[in-house]
Amino acid sequence: MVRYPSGHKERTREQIVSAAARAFREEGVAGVSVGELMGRAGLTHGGFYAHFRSKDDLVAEACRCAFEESTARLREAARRAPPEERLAAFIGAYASPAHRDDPGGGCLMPALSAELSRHAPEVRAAFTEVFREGIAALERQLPDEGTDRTDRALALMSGLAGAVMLARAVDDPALSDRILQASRDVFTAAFAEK
Amino acid sequence: MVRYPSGHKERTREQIVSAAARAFREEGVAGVSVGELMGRAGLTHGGFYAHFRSKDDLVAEACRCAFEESTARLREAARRAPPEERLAAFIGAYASPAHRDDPGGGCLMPALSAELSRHAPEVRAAFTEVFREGIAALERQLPDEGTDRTDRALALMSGLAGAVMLARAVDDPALSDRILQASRDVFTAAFAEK
DNA sequence: TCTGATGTATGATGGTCGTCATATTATACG
DNA sequence: CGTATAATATGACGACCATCATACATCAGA
Repeated sequence: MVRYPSGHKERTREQIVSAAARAFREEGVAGVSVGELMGRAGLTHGGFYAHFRSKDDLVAEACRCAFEESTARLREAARRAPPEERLAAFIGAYASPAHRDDPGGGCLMPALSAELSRHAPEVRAAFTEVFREGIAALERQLPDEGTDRTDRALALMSGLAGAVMLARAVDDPALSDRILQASRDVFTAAFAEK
Repeated sequence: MVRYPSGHKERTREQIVSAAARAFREEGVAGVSVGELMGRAGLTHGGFYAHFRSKDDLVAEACRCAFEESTARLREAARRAPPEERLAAFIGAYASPAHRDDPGGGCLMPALSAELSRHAPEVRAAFTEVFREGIAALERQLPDEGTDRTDRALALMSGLAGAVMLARAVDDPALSDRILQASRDVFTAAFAEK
């Protein structure tokens, strides 16, 4: 029955999703066409609809993929630090020039969430899903304290995503660096030193 | 020399900019065509290039307009509070459901900065200009304290912009409200109570 | 009222987009 | 080696886009 090596199509699909996850974060969803996407995956535009029902269908899938990829990277950075300093290491890696300069491999929130808020329900549902997952993971790193941990995770995530987004938007490298440095300092002091 | 009532063209131009400032924040720059923009201002698409050199030219202008409009609104909210509570009032108005639900009349940072980071230098320069202005205004509201005031303003701005952006992106109204509430609480405690 | 300049509309151009119907290749089995 | 089928490519459709050349309408001054 299986004329092609089993999983050929599945692997191709994953390549498209992976290419899309990077391209969307780099150029925005509206900034990348289906044809360009298929080209990045080494294919032509026509076969796209054998893999996805629509572009939005791919966007939802790419959200999940982008989250997994970037989370793995940030988790790795945190793991290299001793347990007491893991949260500070995460903050340092997130609000870093390296993260700012690599939107294609970074967190999807500063890159795409503004655009995703105007997308189809299906896409927003996928984003919400990975957002919850990210908050839950961040929560586990926060120290026990008086105020609610979920609340602190939500505020910290907002601060970090905003910092990277604004650091990417401004034109002046010195100002951009300062946004990141100020956010690292202030949020580390506020959330990681208790 | 002046055959039309003086300032006719100028007033039309301002109407286009004002309509664009709102439309861009609502639908994204890529989400609104020149034709639709002119329609919103009560004109047809053709005359556009008598007013602007390009769409990007309008985007830069719309950034400035959006900043002025939204700043005036937020400043008004802060002014209604006694001097000691003005910063808390600003934070409360910024990270509010009302602001989240009115992107067209709100701050351009959560709505557009991610997209603007991928735009022409001219546009990013305009954004950087108004960003600096906003930081300077916020700085003046911050209490004197040990750590640098500019740093605190940059971090607070990041946190607020990120909170509104994420609150707009998630699908679940309860989660969205909680992002805002958590950010209000945490950032007010961290920045306004010293 | 006529005129000439000024502001706006009409219409077209070349390009790109998402989507789909159909043709073509590449593979595994008989 | 031939054949049926799975995976991809070709090509086209209608819609929309930014931009521009040109035609029209409007109004101040004579």
